[in-house]
Parts: sequence; structure tokens; C-alpha cells
Amino acid sequence: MIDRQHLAILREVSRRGSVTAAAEKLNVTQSALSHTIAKFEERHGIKIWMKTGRGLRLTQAGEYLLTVAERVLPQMEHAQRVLTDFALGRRGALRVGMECHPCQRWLTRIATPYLTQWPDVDFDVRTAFRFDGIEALLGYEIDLLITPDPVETPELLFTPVFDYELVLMVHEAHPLAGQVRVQPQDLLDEELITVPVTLERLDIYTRFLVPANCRPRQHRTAETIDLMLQLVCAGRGVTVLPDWLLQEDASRLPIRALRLGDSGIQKSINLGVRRGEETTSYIDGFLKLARQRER
Amino acid sequence: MIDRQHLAILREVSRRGSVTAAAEKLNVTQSALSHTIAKFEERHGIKIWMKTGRGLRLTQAGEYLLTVAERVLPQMEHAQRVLTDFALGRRGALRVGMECHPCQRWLTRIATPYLTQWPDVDFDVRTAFRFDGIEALLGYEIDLLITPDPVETPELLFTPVFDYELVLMVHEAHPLAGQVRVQPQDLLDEELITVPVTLERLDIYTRFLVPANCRPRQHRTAETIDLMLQLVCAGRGVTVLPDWLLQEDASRLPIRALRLGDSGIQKSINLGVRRGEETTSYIDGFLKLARQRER
DNA sequence: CAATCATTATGATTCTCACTCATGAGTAAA
DNA sequence: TTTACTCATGAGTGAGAATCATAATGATTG
Repeated sequence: MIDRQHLAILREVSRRGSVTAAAEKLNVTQSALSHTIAKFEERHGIKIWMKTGRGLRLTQAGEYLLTVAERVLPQMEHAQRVLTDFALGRRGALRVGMECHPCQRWLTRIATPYLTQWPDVDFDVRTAFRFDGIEALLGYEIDLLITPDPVETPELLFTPVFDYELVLMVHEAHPLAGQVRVQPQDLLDEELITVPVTLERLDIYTRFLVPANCRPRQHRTAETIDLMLQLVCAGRGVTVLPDWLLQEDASRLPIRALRLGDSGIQKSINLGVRRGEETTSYIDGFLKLARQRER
Repeated sequence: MIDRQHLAILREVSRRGSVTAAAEKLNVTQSALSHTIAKFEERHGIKIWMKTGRGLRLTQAGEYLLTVAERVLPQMEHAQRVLTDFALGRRGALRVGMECHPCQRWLTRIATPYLTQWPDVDFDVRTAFRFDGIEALLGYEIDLLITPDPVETPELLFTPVFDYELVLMVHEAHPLAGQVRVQPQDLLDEELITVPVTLERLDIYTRFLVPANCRPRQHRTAETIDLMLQLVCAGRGVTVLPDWLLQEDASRLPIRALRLGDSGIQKSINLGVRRGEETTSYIDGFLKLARQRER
């Protein structure tokens, strides 16, 4: 079998012009190289080089093998460097899973500096998983999960990055607009707009409506946050979103934010990683950036 | 260092889905593979795979290394096959040296079937050497020499392929045209055209003129046989060429061929190879073809 | 033309490291 | 549970790779 070693010897001998010099470079004795090639020749029934005078001359087979070496060795050496990058955590693929639809813009603000800081890291964002984000993280579909619903397990580690409150968004002309807070009963006659996930994953149900055994008059879904806000602006329903959305681009929209219940629904966005990987430098780098710009 | 072996293991494990199966295919124990990769991981400070359930999952580094394996291993395997071709003599480079200018056309007739018969052999023809053809053969500049002047040595082996006679070519209107043979003195007043080589390598000198201590009135050279014939046709001089040239394309030219001296200059074309290489199959193949079509 | 130098080849010896064996530990299937 | 199958791991062994010493051979030099 042709081995990396044989190719390396051949290339080095060709470069330095002698077995002795090549041996020195490769940190073995001249004898070792001589033996190695002699054995190779014997195994393959072919001459690689011949002694001519005090030097060597490559045979045709040797010349050929040299071209192979010149082509293949650089590939392996590059792989070697990439592997070192992996070892130092400089390189990898950070597949980010998003379970928090409104966080898209926040993520964008993190991603920009991250990409320049870790140029060799593949960065990928996914929002659709086979099951939920936790499963995706456990199943190595993703490497980092952005979620408002952390589930501490022995395998996963979550770190909160910022807190927020879920509020009811209504049009400023809406009957409820004058209130500071709403109760579950207030929604009985409303059309509720949410992102398209199962009801068990909607806090407005699990922590607000269901405990009070209330349901909205109607429930519809919208794909994007923008669409949801537009629908609310058009008076086509009410929705539940993080409070900070109004403090940003939506601040000039004709929308009012109302607290849900007496104390509001308090949440926090968490970043989840597999336990043990939080020290991987390019993952740690992301966590650090996320903690810096909390919102 | 990344070694062929590591890549092979990774690829086989990926193909068969388990270390155990891969080990069987690679003719080692499962333990060996496990140890090998463990050592590799330790050396590089990196995980290649992780145990999950009863199977394995490649890490990112492992996935990367797998792509390297899929790319590099086929190259080495191809090199392996080529090397086998070399060993079996199916492949090589046949660098043919020509010391016989008029043989060009003869060589072409050999080359055509040869190229189809030995598709993997590089075929190259050289006519210019640093010194002479023998030196080129000894110095591995060429692998086969076509020459009318063989020099038997312990290192070289010559086989004659066909005999011919060197004749004087004159225009049919030339004063000598009526004779059957010419003597050295007949050339004293002629312009002699030869190929551009040293006089010692021209039989017309060494075997005809010099022994009789004669010289032509003038001596000029021409690069190609065609040009030499054209010059003779134009009555611009006489030349010395193999007799069979007239039996071919030159047969309808206004040229007469005269014997040189009483018994003529008899020659034969020889193929020379380095002793020991005559059994190399692609060289032997050429010799066989050459002997078949003698002219 | 010796004498010296510089190169590769080769035989004998040493020793490393890759492999095997035996077994443990974890997981999935029965 | 039990069984079956997987990979991991520690200890021991042997093949083969490296070394050392030296021969052989060709170049260089005074």
C-alpha cells in the first residue's frame, strides 16, 4: 500500500536532492529511508530510484509517484491545518436553532460581529426542526438553541441572555386599548393571532387562558412577526409578543401593549448548548457576544 | 500526522456504519481501530467520533476528515493501480531516440499500431541529444535508440531490424547518372549534401572518401530528407541516402541511385535498449512490432 | 593517481508501537 | 429481565521500523 510516508520521502528526496538530506529533514536516519523505499520496491515489484554515481535517479515509476506526492501531500497537509483549527476551536459549524420567532432581529445583531470574529466558522440558522428545538439540540441537528422555554437536563446547559415580558398587542382604537392590563375573560370575544405552533407551546394558552379555562373567539396564525403586527394595525385581531418589540421599530405603530393578568407573563430568552460544548471556543464566543448585547 | 490508515478507517466506518464491521473489512480487530482512532484523537487533541447508544456519531472534525478521505483515498488508490501497471510493464514512457534521419517514415508506420496496442505508454520521439544517441541511451535520456551505428557494450543491447545499402543519389541528367557505381574520385568535383552531423558520423566519409583520401568539391548540409532530395532534383548537388528511399515516394523523381564503390556500403538499422530492459513488456512490444514490419 | 570525501546499500540489533486478547460498560432488543 | 450487540480499555506480544556500523561506489582533490 502507498502510504503518506512513502510520498513524503519521495518528495523530500526530490526537493533536497539526496536521501541523506531528506532523512535529516524528516528526522530519521538515511538508513531508515533507504530501507523503507527498498521494502516498498520489493512489495510492489518495482524500482523507485537507482543509484547513479553518488546520487540517485528516479525511475519512471518514481517520477510518477513524485507527481502523486506533489498533488496529494498538500491536500493532507491542508487537512492537518484544518484539524488543528478544529482542535483550537477556531473552526467549526455553529448551527443555531431558533424557537423564538421575534428574536430574528436580535440574532441578526449578534451574527454580524460574530461572523467577522470567527471567519472560519460556518454559521447556519434553522427554524424548522423535526420535533422541537430541544430534540434538535440533543440529536445534533443544531449546536445552539435560542429558546424562551429552556428544559434543564443533564445533557443540556442553558444560559439566560435577557428577560422580557409577554404583552398583549392591540390596536390603539381597540376597546381594550384604554386598560393597563387584561384578564383572560377579556379575550373571550377576540381573534387571537399567534405563530403557527401547537397550543402547548404558546404561553398565552398554557399560562393565561387555560388556567382560567378561557378561549378566544377565534385563533389564527401568521408566519412572521411583521405580518402579525400588520394584522393588529389593521384591527384584524390581537396578538401576544415580547414587550420590547414596541420599543423598537414598532414604537410608532398605532398599537398599545397591555399586561397579561396582574403580574404579567415574565419570560427570558435562553441559549442552550450541549453540556461540555460550552467551552468550545467558537461556541463560547457566541455566548459571550450574546451576553454583551443583551437586547 | 494524518495517515492513509486513519482516512481509510474513517471511510470504512462511515460506509459500514460500525467499527466492528469496518474492522472486519480492513482485516483487523475492532479493538485495533478503536485504539488507532483514540490515539489519533489524543495526538490532535480532538474528538473524531462519539459513542451514542450502541453506535457512533462523527463529530464535526470527523465529518470533515471523512470528506478528506473521500477525496484523497481514491487518488491514492488510482496511484496504486498505476504503479501496478508500471510493475507489470503495461505502463511507462517509451522515449525513442532517432539517429537515422530517413527512418522517420518507417517509425511512423510502427508508431501507429504501437500507440493503439499500448494506450497507457507515453510515446515520445527525440532526434536531438546532448551528445550522441548511445550517450543518451546510457544517460537515460531515451529508452530506445534507432541507429544505423550500433555500439555493443555490456550495458546495451542492439537488435537489427532491416538491412539496406547507402547509395549515391544524383539527378538523372547528371554526368555520373549513366554509371552503375561510383568511385571516391568521382566525387572530387561534386557538391555533397548531407544531414548536419559531424563528418565522423557520416559513412560516406568514414567508409568511402577518407580511406581513399578524397574530398568533395563542396559540402553543404540540409535539415530534412525531403529538402535533400529536392536539392538533388534541382541539380544542386549529390547526396547519400538509403537505397529504399527511391523505392518509395521518391520512385518517380528524376533521380538515379549509384552504388558506392565496388561492393557498396551495406548498413542495417538497429534498435538499442539498455540491457535488462528488453524484457519490459512495453519495450518488448515495440521491438516485436519493429521486427514484424521490417521496412 | 592515491587519498579523501560524500553518497547510498545492507546486515545485525534494538526497540517502538500497532495489534490482539480479554474484559468492561453501555444500550437496544427480545 | 435477560440477551445480544456495540464500543472502550488495559495488558501483553510480536512484527516491523529505526538505528548503528560498515561496505561499496563514485566524485573530488592535492
